[in-house]
Amino acid sequence: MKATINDVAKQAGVSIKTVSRVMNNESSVRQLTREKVMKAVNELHYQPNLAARNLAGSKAYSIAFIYDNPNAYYVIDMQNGILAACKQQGFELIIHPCQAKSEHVLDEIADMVRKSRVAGLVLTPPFSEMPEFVQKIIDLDVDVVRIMSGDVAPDEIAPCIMVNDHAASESITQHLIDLGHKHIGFIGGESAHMSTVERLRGYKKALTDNGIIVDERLIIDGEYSFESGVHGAKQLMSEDVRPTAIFSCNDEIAAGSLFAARLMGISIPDQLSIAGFENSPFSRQTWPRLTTANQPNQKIAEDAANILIAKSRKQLAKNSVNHYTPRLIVRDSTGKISNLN
Amino acid sequence: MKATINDVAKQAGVSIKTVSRVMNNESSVRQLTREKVMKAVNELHYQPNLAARNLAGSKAYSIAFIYDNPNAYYVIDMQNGILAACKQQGFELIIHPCQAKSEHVLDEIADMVRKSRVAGLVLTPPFSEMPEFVQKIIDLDVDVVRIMSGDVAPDEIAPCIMVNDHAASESITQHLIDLGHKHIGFIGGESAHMSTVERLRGYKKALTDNGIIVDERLIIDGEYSFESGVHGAKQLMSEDVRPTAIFSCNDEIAAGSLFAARLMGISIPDQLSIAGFENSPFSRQTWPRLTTANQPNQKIAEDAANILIAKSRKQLAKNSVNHYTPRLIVRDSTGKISNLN
DNA sequence: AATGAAATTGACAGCGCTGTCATTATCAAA
DNA sequence: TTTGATAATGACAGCGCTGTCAATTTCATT
Repeated sequence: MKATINDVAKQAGVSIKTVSRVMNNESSVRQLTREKVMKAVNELHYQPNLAARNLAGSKAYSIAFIYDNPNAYYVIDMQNGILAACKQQGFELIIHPCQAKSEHVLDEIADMVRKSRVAGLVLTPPFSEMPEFVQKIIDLDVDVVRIMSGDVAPDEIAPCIMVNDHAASESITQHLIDLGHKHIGFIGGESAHMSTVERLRGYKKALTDNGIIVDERLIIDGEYSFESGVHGAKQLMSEDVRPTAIFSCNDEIAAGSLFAARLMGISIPDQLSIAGFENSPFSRQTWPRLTTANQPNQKIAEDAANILIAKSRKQLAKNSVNHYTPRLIVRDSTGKISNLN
Repeated sequence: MKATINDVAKQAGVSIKTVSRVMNNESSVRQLTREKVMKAVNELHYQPNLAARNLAGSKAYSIAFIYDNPNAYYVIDMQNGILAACKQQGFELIIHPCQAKSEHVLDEIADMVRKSRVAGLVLTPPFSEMPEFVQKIIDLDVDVVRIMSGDVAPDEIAPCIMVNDHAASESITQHLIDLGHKHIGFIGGESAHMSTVERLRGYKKALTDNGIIVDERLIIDGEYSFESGVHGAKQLMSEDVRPTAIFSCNDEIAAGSLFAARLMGISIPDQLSIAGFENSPFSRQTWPRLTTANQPNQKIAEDAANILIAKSRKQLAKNSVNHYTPRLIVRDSTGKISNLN
């Protein structure tokens, strides 16, 4: 049924080794031979067997995606990005959701690596931001790419993709300030995530640069969830100094803030501006639509996978560092400060 | 570095075949021997290599998930369900998003099956509902489970998981009727999806059973998207006979309907009741929260994977058929008909 | 204690491919 | 035309496991 390398070799009148060379795009195969082989490959619908390649070769053909993230849009975007890179290169994707808090995470990952040879792991926050954890993974003798928040890579132990949340957050806050807001609330995600720290930093920077004093009462610790947005907004709106704008650390929190505002009969954006972060599909599905910052997760993930693939082919000299800065997208949930307040 | 079956055999003082037997839970291994082997396995952190198993054995250890669905929540739920089954049984998940409309789908799937030995495919709509397509896949000599809409399996060519959209839709519509609504709009998803057809059927059944005449002007063709909900609701609310309630074919459409209602200054549920379908996370994240029907996607997917696993172990006599009926969840987007209308 | 059937174990080939190394073909330069 | 270097190809082992089948052990019966 399924054609093997032997069938192709026979049909093309060459040795299996030559077929192998063609399939792996190795040089030193004469053009004529290559064509003969490709003809047979096409006729037989030959597709090299991954298991056999994995077993026989020293190269790997899979990439693992490690995450602990309840955000479906994020996960799907990342998957699709990795998949795009994989498809081009004949790689396979192994998805590995896990609990950052579990004590077994490392064991689980180690088991996975023992079970399937893997070209490398795509590490997302919070894993990517735990230096000792990353080091332990590397000690497992696997390659790794870290996707993390920040403008400068923290160390050289692995290639990084840095997302400049600081700058993006600054531009969101600046946008709010430009609209006339002076009392701007901030609802954070998990403080263990660097993205929260960085976004808070950008928020403070913008305020300070504009001569606005940071009011700690307007800064709420939260987590990256809808519910957290609901609570955060309720809390902020019951402060003595009510903010006229809220910067929510991601779109889900923002949606929650929106929800809470509705409950309290506050109209958006007339009485309160709300901004999110991430540009996930549902920032377009709230009413009003959310002002946010676009984080190109799919591109980032594709990048990450390509780095791993290049590395496994020894085409990567040193640990590269790529940079992304989310861009402000103004929609309807933010507006000029009105005299209703 | 990584322990192989040889290392374990040596350490346990048995042959590799015996180790293999233990790892595969075969009978006819003495208890004492089994313990010796397991001791070595644990000491060496031995994990059988998947590639080698795939290559050597006649069994497969992967399940492929085939889908064409923009709904991130749906996909994640399904993945997690399959993954749960896989984890228990040492299987691996291969995700395969693809375009139902593309002419290459079948080739792509065929290539995937040639490349990785697979225990079977989990087919979701629309693939699962295309009989000729399913047959072609089966002709590829792969096992298949179909997850589809309906109360009776259409044929015997493969095991099915039937989701009774008809009954669920009927109970949603009945709920609306019980609240006093007589003009109930319906916004469908893609009409190529059986779920749309079945939900429409349930809707009509409930109306008819309650002596309400079906008004075709209140039935809008759409697709499973937020935008479609926006358009559909706008259209419905500009009819001569304005509906007092809208049954949207899924939560995204419902969210869109909600959005459109806001734009038009219609308050929910006072002036208009809106119901969704699926109970995706964001039915809880709109304002007001959506009345919907809970579709247990994760359970369904786990089921599907387990069927495939059982089948690949010849533990399944005939093609099984499982049934699920989504259950009504009443939240805040539906209410008694008011005299505002 | 001898017997035979059943339970338990092991030797060995081979899954489909790649890596290594040896062999052969090719071609410019002498 | 011969030579030598280089390009192109092939033979063969072996990756880590399972399937087959044969060898050995066990144990209830005689």
